Amino acid sequence: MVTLKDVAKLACVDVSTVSRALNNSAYVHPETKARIMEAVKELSYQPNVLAKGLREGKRHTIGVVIPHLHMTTFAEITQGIEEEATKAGYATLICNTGDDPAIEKAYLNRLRNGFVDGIIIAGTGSNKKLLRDIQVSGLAVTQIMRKQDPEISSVTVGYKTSAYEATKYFADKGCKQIGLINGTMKLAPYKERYQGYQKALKELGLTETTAEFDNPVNTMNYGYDCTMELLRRNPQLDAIVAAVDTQGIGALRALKEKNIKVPEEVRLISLTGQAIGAMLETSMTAMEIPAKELGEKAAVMNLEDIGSKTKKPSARHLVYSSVLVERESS
Amino acid sequence: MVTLKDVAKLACVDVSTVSRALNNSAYVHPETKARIMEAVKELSYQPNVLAKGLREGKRHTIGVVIPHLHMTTFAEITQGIEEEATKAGYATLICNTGDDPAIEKAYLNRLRNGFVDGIIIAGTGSNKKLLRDIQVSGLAVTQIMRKQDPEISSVTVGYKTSAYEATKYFADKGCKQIGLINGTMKLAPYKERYQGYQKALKELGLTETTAEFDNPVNTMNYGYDCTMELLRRNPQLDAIVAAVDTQGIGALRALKEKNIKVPEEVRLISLTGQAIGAMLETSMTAMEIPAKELGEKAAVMNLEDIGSKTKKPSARHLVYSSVLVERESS
DNA sequence: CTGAAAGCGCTTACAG
DNA sequence: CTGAAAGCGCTTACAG
Repeated sequence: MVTLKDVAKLACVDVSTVSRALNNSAYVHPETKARIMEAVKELSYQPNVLAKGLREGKRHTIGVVIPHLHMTTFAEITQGIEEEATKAGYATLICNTGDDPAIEKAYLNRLRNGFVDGIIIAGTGSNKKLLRDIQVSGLAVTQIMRKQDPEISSVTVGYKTSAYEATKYFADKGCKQIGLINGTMKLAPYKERYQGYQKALKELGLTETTAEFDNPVNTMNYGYDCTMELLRRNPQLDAIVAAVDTQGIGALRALKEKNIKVPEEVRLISLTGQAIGAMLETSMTAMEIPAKELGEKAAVMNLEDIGSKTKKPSARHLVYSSVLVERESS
Repeated sequence: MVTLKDVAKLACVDVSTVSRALNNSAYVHPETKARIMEAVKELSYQPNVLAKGLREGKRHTIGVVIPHLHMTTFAEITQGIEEEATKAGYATLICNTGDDPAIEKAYLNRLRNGFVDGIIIAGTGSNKKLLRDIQVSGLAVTQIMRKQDPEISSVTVGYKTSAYEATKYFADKGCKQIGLINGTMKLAPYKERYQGYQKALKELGLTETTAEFDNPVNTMNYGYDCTMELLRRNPQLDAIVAAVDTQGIGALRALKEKNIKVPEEVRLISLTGQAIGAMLETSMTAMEIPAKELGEKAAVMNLEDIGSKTKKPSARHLVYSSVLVERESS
């Protein structure tokens, strides 16, 4: 491995001068600098990020703690985070928790030790104290998609509004029996969606039909099972609001197996629309969210906090709104 | 930040003794050890991975270089990698290249500098020399899904066989005009699939209909566009072999828009089946691959190479076979 | 403008 | 069984 020392030797200067030249941290005589740069090129020297990190107390790495990567909006969010992080010279460390508090705890404990400078998390909500400790200890923490703790900055979507609007939208179409496929109320987004749904129903004078099982919530099978449950609870069902796209895909499958026509007999909307909605056989109406942008913004906020001097920057909360995109399913 | 020094002071021993106790690297008197452990607990000390890494010349991190995370098999593969890596105490660094050789190059250059101990890559094939250099320099390199370089270990799928079998399968069903949605031949998997398809057609005495555009290849839109192209080139088409699931989803959409019944008029199969196939409205027949397991195996191989003394371990190539799962689309 | 020294937090021969 | 010292590769006051 080529080190600063090798470069210094070849350029006949001290390592400190090489360091200064490379970091532009102080004036170095142009001729000296040129000689150093030549040596760097000749040896194809690359600074050791570890040593640099140790010395500077920085890792140039952001940890991303999410429930699940495959077939969820988190894959797209993660790409957004990675893009921004890379721009700033930061690497992205991935941690899939499967929404298991114990796994999440283990990851957080690992991350806090000099593994990363900041953490972006879509958490289970079961490690609030640990997360606050981490923030207090000086790491930048940003919540994404799930605002479980108001004391910690977040980038989320207006879930309540989106569920409210979706329900109203169906009522406008004449639906009277509107069902909701939701997730565990322990997670803020699901709770808020439920509130929006309920608020709309109340205003409309309609009664609720909901289905919600245990984790994992972000899956097609979950949507399938919940749809079957909704139909059992309310055979008159004429509309389904699904929290996420994957649930919606499962719902379409379940409805097809039951020989129920979409949208003629049952209308369907997803509250977390992504690209796939447009490409389904029955394309899916959705409240679309800019997932990648959410990731980018979260990264930017996190990087800001990493850069700031104050130990615990005041929490900022960014809420995106979703946009109705009508397709065949409604 | 709590350091070894703090623990040593509290336990009234030297830092070296604390280090030995914590790493079980030498005998430490049980009483001393107990005292140390108590101090560790009291201060909730956590070793600094950076310093440890610098000293040991290890990062305990694996870099994962893939084209795209969202809606591809790589999300699942990445989860498999992460799981195995975590078991071994390794973290996982994500790099999305978008199959752009320049971005890939930039990432590889960053990774080689002490950023990681090993790299698992689904590469573009355009940075072969760099990748070999990296391997020679002592990093463990493992190819996943795409075996672009026979000198570097790989975990892949028998793409040729899978395309061959899929084509034969359709012929057995009486299809005569079997089309292929493929990707760029620069990528090994697409090339091999084409070879398998051709071989089968030759044996069957059938003629080919293929569609293939430029990148990005792993998308639904790509499948949609290719299907339209196939239908234009061959209106008699009675079967479509799609390289990956997302292409298949796009194909189903295109066929629906053209009012072509699946499987009555055109049959469809995906060569890289994952969970979503079962949940589509017209569930998709596929040659299923154990994506997560591929990721796990690649991680295990990479970790083995990281652990081995030899600088450049001899290349091993693991080839998974895919399994036909019949569903409604065929 | 540049060198010499100290130090980031750890591990590992080397003594004893 | 344990301490003291050296060193991983870097950066940054401190002199001059």
